[in-house]
Amino acid sequence: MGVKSNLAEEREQAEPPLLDSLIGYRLRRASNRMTSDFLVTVSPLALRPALFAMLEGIRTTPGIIQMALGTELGIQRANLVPLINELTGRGLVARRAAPNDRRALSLFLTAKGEELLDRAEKMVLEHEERTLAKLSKTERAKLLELLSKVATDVDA
Amino acid sequence: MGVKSNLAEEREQAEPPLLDSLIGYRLRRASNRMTSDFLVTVSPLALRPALFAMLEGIRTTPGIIQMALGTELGIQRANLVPLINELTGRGLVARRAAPNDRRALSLFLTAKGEELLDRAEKMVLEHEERTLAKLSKTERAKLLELLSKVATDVDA
DNA sequence: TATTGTTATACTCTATAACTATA
DNA sequence: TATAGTTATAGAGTATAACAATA
Repeated sequence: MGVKSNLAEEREQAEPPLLDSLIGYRLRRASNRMTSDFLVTVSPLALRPALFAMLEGIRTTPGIIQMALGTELGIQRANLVPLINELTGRGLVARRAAPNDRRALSLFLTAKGEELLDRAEKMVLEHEERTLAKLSKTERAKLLELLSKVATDVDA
Repeated sequence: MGVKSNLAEEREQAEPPLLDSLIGYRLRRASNRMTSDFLVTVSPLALRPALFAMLEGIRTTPGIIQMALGTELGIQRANLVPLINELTGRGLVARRAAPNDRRALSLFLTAKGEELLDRAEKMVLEHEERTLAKLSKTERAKLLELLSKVATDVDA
């Protein structure tokens, strides 16, 4: 209970900004920064993050139906439609009727889509390398692991 | 070079999805999930992430001018204007002419703004607790540390 | 009844250019 | 000439409701 100097009082009053301790906030800032760099990096191919993710999802599971792709990527099926239209319109993706369910549409990469995605992947890996230069391999693995624990319910 | 079983071949072909190893992608998914939960949690106060961050920024530095607040939060000054209008229109923030620069406007929380922010902070902390339940204290601290290394240039 | 794809619509945040008034 | 605030506008992603065709 001693007398305090002005400096000590100031130090007591100035609590550390709450924002800096909020993971949600820091997550948003980091994500925005990477998205911004992604857009610039991949702009020569006219691919945005959502389009790139969709191409990757189709490559991983050729013939996947729209509904399943949406679930996999966390994109509502209503929002998926115009994106797929964009990809088919550019000749990167083909829609075919699903064999067992006449409601569903299967998605495939065209040869052109495969080629573009190959080029995109190289750009994206460079983009990650550049934006994550401050992180070691171990730190990157740790970050991926921690991020996967954030998205709890559907993701895993 | 031995003969391979079909299973082994399949295992070789099925590479792990590239998306799962991309920090940018995982960051976006995790951020979206937390933003979504934030919106639901704080909706009783009609605060969105950007508005909450601005109130926090003003609380941390009372009298901060708009330009500085934008830089601090990574929000372009053009986008800041309608957000501040919203806050002043609701009586949460007051704009006053800055003493030394007649171009600049200083920002302060009103009593109503202080009260609302107090309530918002409690909600946000509960929101973080709920969405990050899978992470230990140590893991949360590590995640914050790693995230701060992603936003390189301006942030630090 | 439930599900798949679709359309329409609104909201949140971000980005750029150009203008004004001050500095 | 540079900066602070402002206006206008566009883009990217997300959310909800409702409908037709099919299961």
